[in-house]
Amino acid sequence: MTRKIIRDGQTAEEIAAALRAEVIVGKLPPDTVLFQEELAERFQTSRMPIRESLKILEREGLVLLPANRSAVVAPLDVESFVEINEMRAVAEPLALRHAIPELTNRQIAQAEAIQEEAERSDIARFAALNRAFHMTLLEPCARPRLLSHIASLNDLSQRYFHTVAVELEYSARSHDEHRSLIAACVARDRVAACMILQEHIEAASQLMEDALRAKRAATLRPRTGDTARFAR
Amino acid sequence: MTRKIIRDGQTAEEIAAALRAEVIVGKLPPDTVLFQEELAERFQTSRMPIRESLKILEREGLVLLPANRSAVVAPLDVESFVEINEMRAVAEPLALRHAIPELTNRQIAQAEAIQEEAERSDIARFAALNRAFHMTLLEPCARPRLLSHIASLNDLSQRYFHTVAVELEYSARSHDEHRSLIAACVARDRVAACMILQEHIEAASQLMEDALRAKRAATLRPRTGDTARFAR
DNA sequence: ACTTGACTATTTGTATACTATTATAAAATC
DNA sequence: GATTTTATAATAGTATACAAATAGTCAAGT
Repeated sequence: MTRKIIRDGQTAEEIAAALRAEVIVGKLPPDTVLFQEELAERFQTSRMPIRESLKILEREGLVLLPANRSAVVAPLDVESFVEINEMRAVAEPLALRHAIPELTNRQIAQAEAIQEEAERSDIARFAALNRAFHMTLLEPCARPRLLSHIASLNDLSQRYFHTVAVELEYSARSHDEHRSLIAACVARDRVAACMILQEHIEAASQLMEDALRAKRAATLRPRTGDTARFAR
Repeated sequence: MTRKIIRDGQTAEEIAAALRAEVIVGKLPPDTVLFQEELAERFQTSRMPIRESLKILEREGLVLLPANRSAVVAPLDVESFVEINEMRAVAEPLALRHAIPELTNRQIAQAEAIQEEAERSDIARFAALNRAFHMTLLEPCARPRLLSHIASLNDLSQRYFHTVAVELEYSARSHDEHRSLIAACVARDRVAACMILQEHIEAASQLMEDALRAKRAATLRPRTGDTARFAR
């Protein structure tokens, strides 16, 4: 039976989504080289849709696309993490400010449900649920550009969760802050909610930043320059 | 003489830059349909680089790219303008906060020179110089993602200048605010500078918003529904 | 007369073939 | 033996050809 060309709507957007997910959860670690031909075979398509999807991911900051060279998964450096979360810390409160008056009880309940599930999940699921929690509360702001910007930043931020095990302090504190954020939303208290959200992002960012620096210090010390190379 | 294929590095990025400039200054007005083949002929290339450049512009919000249909220049609606400037009003102060300690006297002088030129320019040049002024003061913050985000927002915002003649009130006020911003930079006063910048963006936004609404009201009233169609 | 359906033309999306560029390795020269 | 040059292989970039999808038009039926 000659295989009918299925062409299952494997548009570039879908390929980008698949790759995005893998980069976010660390299945494709930083500095992984992505050959167009390799990906084309994997997704059963030609290199053209692959090129477009790589362009999309480049624009989002998930891969680097040097001219005439293979794409590589973007590195996870501390400076980027700080920058990304500084941007979240101003963008998300802006969205929340406009979202709160539009928030329905239904939507708050949904955020609460997500939060409850997050509290009984492991770190891998927690990262995704954390993102969902934030987006649920912000969506009613009805600002498509702002929302897609925030979603993009959350994707970038999420990558770092999977590199450092910070469950201990991180998630416990995060849970508390999410709960007070929900309370402020229930009360429809804009200024309180925005402040909580901003401080939540800044606090989480600080904790993660410390963990990243500690990890980098730890992986740099143990062996001296030469032998450290073999780690990779 | 058979024309040697020049292939003058007409990379997609360059085509995107050319189209971007035309969209920003209104040479390509909203709702203009962009046929890939037409553009390919104009830029003496194939449709492939064109496709990529359109993707870039779509991501920036300058064109819409509906599936299986021709690209169109993005509309200029008031809601988008408001959203874009809300985002600028939080992103630019963030950049400025980090830029101020790094600002050299040289860079401040450059911003001042740009401002002086802007004050003796017409509206068309003013828009571009306005953008340059902002970017000059923000660049030293050394945050590539944030800067490219802001640059993108400024491009989007700039489009609206060319649709409404608001020179009168707008530019006079803008000049005053730019000058006090420079003064705050000279004094290296972070909080004052950030506040001035934020209020400057918000005030400019409000003025433009009013002008846009007034214009829309004016172009909608004169004739009733049916005959108004012919205007377009 | 208006709606519905098929057919055609136009345009986007994808694949394959071809070109140019870059990196690697081998060879030659200093 | 080290360094520079050159050749070759691998990979990205581009063009052309082909397939799929959409919109517009004309005809037929109600």
